[in-house]
Amino acid sequence: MNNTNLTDRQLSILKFICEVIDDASRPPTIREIGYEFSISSTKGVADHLDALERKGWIEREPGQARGIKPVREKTEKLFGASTGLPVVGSVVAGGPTLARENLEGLLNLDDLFPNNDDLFALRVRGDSMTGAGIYRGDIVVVRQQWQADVGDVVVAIVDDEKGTVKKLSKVGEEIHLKPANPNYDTIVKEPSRVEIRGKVVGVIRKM
Amino acid sequence: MNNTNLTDRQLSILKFICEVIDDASRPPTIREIGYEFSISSTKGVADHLDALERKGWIEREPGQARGIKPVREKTEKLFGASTGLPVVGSVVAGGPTLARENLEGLLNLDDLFPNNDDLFALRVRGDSMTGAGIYRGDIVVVRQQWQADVGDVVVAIVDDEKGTVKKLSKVGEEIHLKPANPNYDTIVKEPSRVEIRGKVVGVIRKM
DNA sequence: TTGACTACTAAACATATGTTTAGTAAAATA
DNA sequence: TATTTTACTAAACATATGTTTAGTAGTCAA
Repeated sequence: MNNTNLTDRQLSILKFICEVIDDASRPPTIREIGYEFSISSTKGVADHLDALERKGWIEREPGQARGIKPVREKTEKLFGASTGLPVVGSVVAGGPTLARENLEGLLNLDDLFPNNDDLFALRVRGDSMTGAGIYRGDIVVVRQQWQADVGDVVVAIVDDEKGTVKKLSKVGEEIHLKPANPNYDTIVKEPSRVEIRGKVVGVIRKM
Repeated sequence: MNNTNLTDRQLSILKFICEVIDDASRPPTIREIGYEFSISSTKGVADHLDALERKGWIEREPGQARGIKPVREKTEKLFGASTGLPVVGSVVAGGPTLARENLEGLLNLDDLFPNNDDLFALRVRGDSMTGAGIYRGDIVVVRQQWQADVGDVVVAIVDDEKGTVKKLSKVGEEIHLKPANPNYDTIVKEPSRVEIRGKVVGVIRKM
């Protein structure tokens, strides 16, 4: 079966609706659904929509053209989000492959790094932070801020040069920007010559 | 000014259309736009849509209800994608903050890890791979596969236990699953007792 | 076996929505 | 200065689209 409280026909129609939205950025009309499934009467389709609504899979705007809105939290678990990776709790033996049903959720950047317009991403150029798990070519996710605490990994500009990613530390009045790689030296500057631009809150690496 | 070839009024309307789509998963009608901007005649709105279409910011389905489709590649650069982080080329001195205009692009998982239904994500439990930049709590992005090459970081199941993330290597007939942390021992097994489940193709860390 | 649910047809209806025609006025452009 | 573009009003029109009414037939649980 299909593991939901929907009939196979209802499930197909729900899937079609979601696909059209992904594809055309707008829901299909009742007649478009009818054409797709060879249902000649609009009432036939409307009955399915009534069922989908009653069972909580879609919402509708009465009287509005294309007034069908799938309930995303539910449909994304079923068909996969247009964006996002399925997160599995653990990989266990025996089971064949990924079953969409027993997932922990869907991974997408919005959930992981909620963007209040103060986040940006930056590709790391050097390898001065390998000891902290940040490698050349990694993308760091940075929250824009102009102060940071000792111990934070920050994006800072030293002497009006390009930005660099280092660990922040202070000794007396001096700012120390510490690499996490013994082959690099700590940058020691007066506060006036260091401009903090943000704090690293995440790392993304493609291998 | 607004840096595009659009008038301020046209830009406002385009933005409204994009917001409605993000919000309601369907575009507004001409009259809904008119109501929002206090334009009493549908022709007034239609003129704006004509301009937006002529200038390449939207596409339309003639005669179709809510037949407005913004050209995503362009509008996302202007307003930001509903999902995605702005990627800056480099952080330079002087410039105040993030300017949406001079961005390298928008980061989202779909672009970074194109999902052909064979990817999944898994949270790393131990710290046996810290030497390879994979820490406890990191999320690894895994491509589902049942073979892997020597040197790949793989997700494997040993003796029907839970999955583990290790580096694959072979010595004669034996499979070696190597940690990247000197405190852990290499797992040595016959091929029949090791089940490879996927190859790690990415790492995501939230700090 | 009765009633509820599924899954439709056919036809008429109501209205939501795009289109067209006929203008006006100001601003931008050639 | 003439012409185009922007930015609308007002009204009529055409049709795309949701809704309702009246039925049919099969399946499934009480």
